[in-house]
Amino acid sequence: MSSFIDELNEAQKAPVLHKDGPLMVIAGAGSGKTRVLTYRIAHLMAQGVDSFNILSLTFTNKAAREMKARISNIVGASEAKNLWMGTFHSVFAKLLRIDGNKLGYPANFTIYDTQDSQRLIASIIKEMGLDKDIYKYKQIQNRISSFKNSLITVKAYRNDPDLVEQDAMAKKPRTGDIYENYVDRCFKAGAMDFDDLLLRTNELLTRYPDVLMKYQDRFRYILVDEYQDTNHSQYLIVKALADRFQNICVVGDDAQSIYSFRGANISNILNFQKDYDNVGMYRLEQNYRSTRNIVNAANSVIGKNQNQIEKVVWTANDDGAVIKIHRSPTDAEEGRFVANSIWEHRMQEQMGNGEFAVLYRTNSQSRAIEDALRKRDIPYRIYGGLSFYQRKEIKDVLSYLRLVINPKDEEALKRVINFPARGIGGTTLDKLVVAANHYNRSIFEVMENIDRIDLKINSGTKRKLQDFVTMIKSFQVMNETTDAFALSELVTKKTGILLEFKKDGTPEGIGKMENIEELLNGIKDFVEGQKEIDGATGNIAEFLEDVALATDLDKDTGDDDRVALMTIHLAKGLEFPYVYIVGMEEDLFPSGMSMSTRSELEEERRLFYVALTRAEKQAYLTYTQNRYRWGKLIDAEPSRFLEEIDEKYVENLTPVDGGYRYKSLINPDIFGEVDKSRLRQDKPVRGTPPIIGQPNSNQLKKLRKIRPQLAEPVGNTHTIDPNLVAGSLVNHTRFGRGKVVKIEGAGNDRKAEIMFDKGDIKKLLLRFAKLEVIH
DNA sequence: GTATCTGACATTTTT
DNA sequence: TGTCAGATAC
Repeated sequence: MSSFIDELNEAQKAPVLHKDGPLMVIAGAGSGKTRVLTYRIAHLMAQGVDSFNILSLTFTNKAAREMKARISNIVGASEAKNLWMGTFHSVFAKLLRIDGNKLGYPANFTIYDTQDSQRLIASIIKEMGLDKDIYKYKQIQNRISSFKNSLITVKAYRNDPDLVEQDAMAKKPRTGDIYENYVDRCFKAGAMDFDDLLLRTNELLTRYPDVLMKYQDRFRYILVDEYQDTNHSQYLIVKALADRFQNICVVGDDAQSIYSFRGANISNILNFQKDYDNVGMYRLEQNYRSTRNIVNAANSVIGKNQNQIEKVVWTANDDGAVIKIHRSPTDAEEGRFVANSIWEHRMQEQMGNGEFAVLYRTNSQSRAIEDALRKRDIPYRIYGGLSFYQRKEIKDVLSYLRLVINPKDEEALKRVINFPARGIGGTTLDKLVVAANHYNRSIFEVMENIDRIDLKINSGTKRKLQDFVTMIKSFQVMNETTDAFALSELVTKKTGILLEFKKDGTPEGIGKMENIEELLNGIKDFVEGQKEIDGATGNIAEFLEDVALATDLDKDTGDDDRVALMTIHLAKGLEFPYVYIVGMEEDLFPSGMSMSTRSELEEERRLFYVALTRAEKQAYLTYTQNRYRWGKLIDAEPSRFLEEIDEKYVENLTPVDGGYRYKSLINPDIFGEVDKSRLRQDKPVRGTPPIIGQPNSNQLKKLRKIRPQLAEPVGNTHTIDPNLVAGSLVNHTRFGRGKVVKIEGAGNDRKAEIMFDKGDIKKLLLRFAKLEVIH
């Protein structure tokens, strides 16, 4: 029974065995916190706690599924059946489907994604006759979202002179009105946005003490993962639910707090001890994931932050390889370096594609990497970005399905009422929206009663509207008796969507048709999967909920062996033997949007810390001299973070004298693959790539200022001293004196492994290394 | 009401 | 560079 406990080290055991009362686990990167959470739940159950009384909030639904599977293995599937596990959003969406009716929401409420919210806000701004150049819908959506995450309702907003003043100063005095309209319209559409799932839960628990009691009594043990990334709304929910029994276990790492932009409040974790009495404090500091070089390098970086809980992450693992830094002329070449390097590791070490990850700061960087991997025939998978479910054709199909479940869903209706074209244009829709607002009803209800309202719509159009209503209603009838797959198949045929793309005939049209087929396949898989879950029916409502809240990571458990491409944010909690962190450049990482204050910069640094600590065996950091951004080739400067790593733990594959700051004067592309056609040009022409390997005019200017003697380009290579052999004593301009351990490679690839007197062992390419043999 | 064109905007990260 | 909403023409 207790055998699984023995798999833990002493530090891990303590929080697992801590039974009642509040506890906090500060868990350094790679210290096995998922294990602790999993075993703690298993242990609670082994001690007789009913799984029905345990709530576990995780960062992704995938993590929840995996933990549940592990727990099932330990204590038995039937025992673990009643565990409530998932992300905040999915758990409380489920709760709101049960009790949201008290707030006036139907059980089948729609979940609006960000795009739906933005579209609705855009149309509200238009309806209100406001200037769209001042009231930018994305900005407004962002602001409303942050209000909601701080539990600032419309009323609270209006009562807060500071907030009102802020918007007035920003020349957006009508922000409050937009907010009010937005909330109103969502409610009328029977829809909640992502933030509502938390806000309404708070509202429910505050306004209905009996509901609060019910869930307090049910969730006697609460566990929260990634507590450092909870926002105020989430914090209050947890606090309310845990208030009665105080059996709350939070796990987190302040050094990995990277979501402040969506309201995450690092003080939640810093203040936990103030919020509860007799808090059990535990620290997990031993890293099991990464080599010592990686752990130490990451420590040296995070040490630059001022705000942090004191802890020492250490490892008993081997030193491993040093972190490698590589510079490329452009982002395309950066991609090529990554692809080549993956290819080489794969060959030399018999690694699978799944052991590699490429991490970047912004989604737009994935393109160059993709291109390079594709050329090398390396299979990859992109996570995040424009997800499958956000593609136009997919959202259109989903919108029909959403309408079947909730015909009041305004955004879904607006998307598909005239797609495929059926003669219901903008003018008609405008009239319907006006009428809906006037009668305080949904658009669909107005359409149902179109005969009884005088809207100055001609009879032909009325007929079309009624046909549409009839069609949706027929789907609803079907839905009573069929599963999600059968219904979806019917919908794609009857609405003419499939036909629309088929007759289109263009490659894009065919692609879209294939995507819809993929969606149908996905739905089929989903239905099969649901059949194995107790109480699930596999109907379309379940599918839509799954889709609305699924992370990209949640989808199909990476069955095949592919290189993973994702943002660093998405990579949190994951690990890979080989990690490439690309785009290590100022303005990109750290992001140009987050360099103005120290706290912003510290968050970027934590992000870098997260990125580095994903690597188990080897990390590569790459940067470029020029990068395509906004369709233009721009100068790039190496990221300050490169210099923040203690140089003991790095090796520069493309060394430059004097650090990373100054651009190379020699051809940096030691891995070959130079685009020769570009080398021919004499000087950079506007709009064309600069000469590879030589500083462009801006860089030259900079160099002249700083180091005049380097202003003129020098030759690519220099002759290698024939006396340089294994055993020679050498002097290096930067690293000082050392002894050659061995020589390897031939020609341009000839390298020397040198043990320097300072204690470092470095491998240097002889054609670049400025070495002097000491006789 | 529909099809095509044009100019603005975008790239910080996500449930 | 690519997408999208709004304007214009049919």
